[in-house]
Amino acid sequence: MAQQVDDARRPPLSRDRVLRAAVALADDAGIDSLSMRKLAQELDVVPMALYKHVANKEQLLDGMVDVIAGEIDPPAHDIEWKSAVRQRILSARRVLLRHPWASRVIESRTSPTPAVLDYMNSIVGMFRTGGFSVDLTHHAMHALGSRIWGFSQELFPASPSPDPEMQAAMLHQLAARYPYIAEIAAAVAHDEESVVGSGCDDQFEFEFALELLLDGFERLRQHGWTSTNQSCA
Amino acid sequence: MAQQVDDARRPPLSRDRVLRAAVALADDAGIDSLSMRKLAQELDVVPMALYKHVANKEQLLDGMVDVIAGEIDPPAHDIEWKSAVRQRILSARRVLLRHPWASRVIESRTSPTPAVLDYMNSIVGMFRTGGFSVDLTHHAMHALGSRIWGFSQELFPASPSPDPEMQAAMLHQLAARYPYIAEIAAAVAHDEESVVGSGCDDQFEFEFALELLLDGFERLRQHGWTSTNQSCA
DNA sequence: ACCTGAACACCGTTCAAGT
DNA sequence: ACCTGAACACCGTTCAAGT
Repeated sequence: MAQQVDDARRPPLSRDRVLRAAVALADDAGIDSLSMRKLAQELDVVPMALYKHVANKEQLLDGMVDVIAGEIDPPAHDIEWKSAVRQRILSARRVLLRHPWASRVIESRTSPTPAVLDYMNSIVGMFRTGGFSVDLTHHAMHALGSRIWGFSQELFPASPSPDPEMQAAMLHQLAARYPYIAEIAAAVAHDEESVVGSGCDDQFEFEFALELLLDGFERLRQHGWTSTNQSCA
Repeated sequence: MAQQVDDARRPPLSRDRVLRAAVALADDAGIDSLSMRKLAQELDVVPMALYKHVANKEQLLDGMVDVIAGEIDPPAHDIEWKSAVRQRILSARRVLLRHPWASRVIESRTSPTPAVLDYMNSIVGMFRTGGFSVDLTHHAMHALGSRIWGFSQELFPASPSPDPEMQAAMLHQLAARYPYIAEIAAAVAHDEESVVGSGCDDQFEFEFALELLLDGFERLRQHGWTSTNQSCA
């Protein structure tokens, strides 16, 4: 009966409302806090009510990825393939930076949803109209992998550097066992003194690898590369 | 008292035995079936007994990655950097194919463990002794990303193709909305008719991208590339 | 001092009972 | 026919009671 009062003043539940609430919850509280029960609570609804609009949690996550994919800028026309691909992927990256949980969820999907296919189809199209063979396009897409979505697997993200003293001490200890890693860590630490603000580096690394791959694709295209002259067994 | 009889005929629990049992359980039953409770049961022990050797589940997973990292072939000496890196990474890939759960677990780690650092240190060392600057080595490692561990993010793994009829029907439906994707799917389906067995393709894609990146690194090294001439803000 | 059973605070999802 | 509360079968981990 109190339920009826609530019903009156809240919009009826719909798949779209469920998905948007899920995205908002993941944005605010993190993906680990996204449970069917908490989402239901957020929507002022009994948990089982969600199952009317979403078959199970997996399908909820599928839907969330679809929402995210819809936020990527539409493809640009009348520019050469490399700019078009780069622009689109960097747009995807901006979307993912707004939704930090999305990369992990995308990774865990097992089958693509419509908006995902739309996005991938448009990128494949850019290669094809740019003069790439079906074959080379196929391998290029695989080589890009998750980079298509604007993220690369950042393994063991840079430790949040504590005070400089601590940092120097750790570096010294590191150098004893892992001299080569320490060498890089030292160079990075030095760079950070001159460059203000973080987050810039990740972007640089992303674009570095992206450009390396795009340049590689272009070179193969120019040389008329095909996979048929490669052995496979 | 029955407990004492068990104690007599089973080796005492140790961190190493816990980790090996966890790896075996993940290999056999999948990572989703690996719970502290099931692992304890497998070891014929009460769940809380595990917490003597491992602080929590995260540390258990860290330890499992360490075990895996130890299975990678030791680095080769006296060969040029590219062969050395390629050989080591392809060895890591063979390890990961033996432990299909490992890539997902590696991705989820937030801080590296000793065996992980050893492995990364040795690869960094290969670049450095191969004539790469600290700077370029750093960016190359980032560009490789999870490829260092022998896997690439395979988004939406190839659907297990049902009977050929079904396949043709799906392809036709796909072509209507996603023509470019359908074009690739058709080419791949055609290839699979001639090439027997699957799994070969994934290996090909992996090596294709790896070689593209290694070639790209070499080119930058030869041209004396540095990041200082790049803008970053 | 050590070990461990019961308990806590959660999950996703099923299902039967209520309207 | 629809909706939903209680229940089921799990989690990882805490903690106090027992030896």
